Amino acid sequence: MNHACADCAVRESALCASLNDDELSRLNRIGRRQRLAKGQTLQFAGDDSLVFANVVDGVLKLSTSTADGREQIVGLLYPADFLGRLFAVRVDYDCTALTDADLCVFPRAGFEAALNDFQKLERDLLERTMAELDRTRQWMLLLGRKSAEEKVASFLLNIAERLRPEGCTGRSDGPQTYVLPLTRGQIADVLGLTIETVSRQMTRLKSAGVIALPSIREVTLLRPDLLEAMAEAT
Amino acid sequence: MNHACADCAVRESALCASLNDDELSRLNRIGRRQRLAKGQTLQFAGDDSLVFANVVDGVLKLSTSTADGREQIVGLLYPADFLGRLFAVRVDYDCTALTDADLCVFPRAGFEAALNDFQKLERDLLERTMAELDRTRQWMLLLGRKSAEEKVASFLLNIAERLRPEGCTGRSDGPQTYVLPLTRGQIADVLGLTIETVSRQMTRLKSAGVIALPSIREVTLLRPDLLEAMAEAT
DNA sequence: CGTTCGGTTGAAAGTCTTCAAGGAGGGTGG
DNA sequence: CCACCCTCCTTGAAGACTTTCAACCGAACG
Repeated sequence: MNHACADCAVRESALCASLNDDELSRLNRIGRRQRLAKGQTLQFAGDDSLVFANVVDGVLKLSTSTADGREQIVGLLYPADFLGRLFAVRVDYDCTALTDADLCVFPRAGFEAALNDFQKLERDLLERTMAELDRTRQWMLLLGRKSAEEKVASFLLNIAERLRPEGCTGRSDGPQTYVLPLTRGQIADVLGLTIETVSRQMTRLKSAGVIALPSIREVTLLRPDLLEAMAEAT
Repeated sequence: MNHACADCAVRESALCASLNDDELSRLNRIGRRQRLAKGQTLQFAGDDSLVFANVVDGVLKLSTSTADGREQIVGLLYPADFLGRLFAVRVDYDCTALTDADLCVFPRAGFEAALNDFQKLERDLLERTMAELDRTRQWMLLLGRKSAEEKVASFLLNIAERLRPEGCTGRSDGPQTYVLPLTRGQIADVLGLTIETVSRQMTRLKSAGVIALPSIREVTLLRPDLLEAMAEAT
């Protein structure tokens, strides 16, 4: 089922932003909206690579795991992000919705054809992939070299940045409150920690007055300056 | 100074493999060979993004570090790999030669022009970038979830894979010996460990008869099967 | 021949994990 | 409508693994 791109929430920011209206209408003919429920898995590691999509709304995770079940989240997809593994027969990681989500999905053949026809599309995809590679490498510094405190502080700042401005409440000159799309366990899987360590660090930050936790899924950044200092990034 | 692509060691495997002879000769006009000495840094994090190159010979590292000096290696570049950050004004990480290295360097303007003119080049670059993203994400599982033993075992298998078949000696049906392009400290920076832990794990593997260490820079995989089991990957 | 750099090894310390128990919130069914 | 259950979160105590600190070794190099 098609959908009017004109009132798409990510018309200006997703991959399709590189296309003009004519080109877009052709792409639109092959795209279809898909709604995912929270927790639903779109693809499993080892599946044939058939899914190519823009995230319209919601947050998804990309994850891999060891044979004995340890999991690592290796990517988070927010609205306007692109999902799909070209040039590979199979995908290497699971993709699961962390919240209810809307996707604009393209079949592989059609997407590849569009990529061939619209050089701007390919250029934009290359640009996004390189940006994602940069983000991923920055994340490696966190995984390999940061302490639990630094990891949690970094994570909170990072998620705030990605969720802003829609995903938060509070006056722009005051503390902002965010609804976390991840459980403590999922945060642990992002940071390479255990759920208990994440919980303890959050409690410490709260006790220190750096953050507030209005509810289990919400976090208020009371002192982002202190958080920055604790994150100790580059 | 130009160079004959015809006898380039990576003519068939680097980015330029996507070009025919005519196209290649045009690219060749703007490329120039650069030799790097071991330890030499090609670019620092924060530099303007001006370097675009194919690795012809040698091994380079990409690394970032925290303000207080902890370092994490976030990428290793082997012959035929591409180096360069398009679509960004500055680069986010250092690039340093781990061994003496040969590069085929292109100026930014010329490389971008070639990218515009030769769609195959852009396609190949997209393909390589996506493959690199996959490798990087797999590496995140190691950093976030694996034990020191698993990390070292994984690293040895990984480097053997990348160095084969040129970088090793030994009969193809027997144990193969590799010259490590990294010091213990650099291996530690790849794996998110300390130099002491790497050293201890290597000693343990040697004691267990899984590897041999003919010299400080060489490693022989006596029991790759055991190494695989210890790496415990996906 | 001394210095330096990289590597190894030991002992102590620290951080994070593991194991365990309890609590809060939300949905379901009696 | 309330009890129950399930999931997710928190907290404590003990333990394990990796790091830190320190000393020593060996090869390369001036």
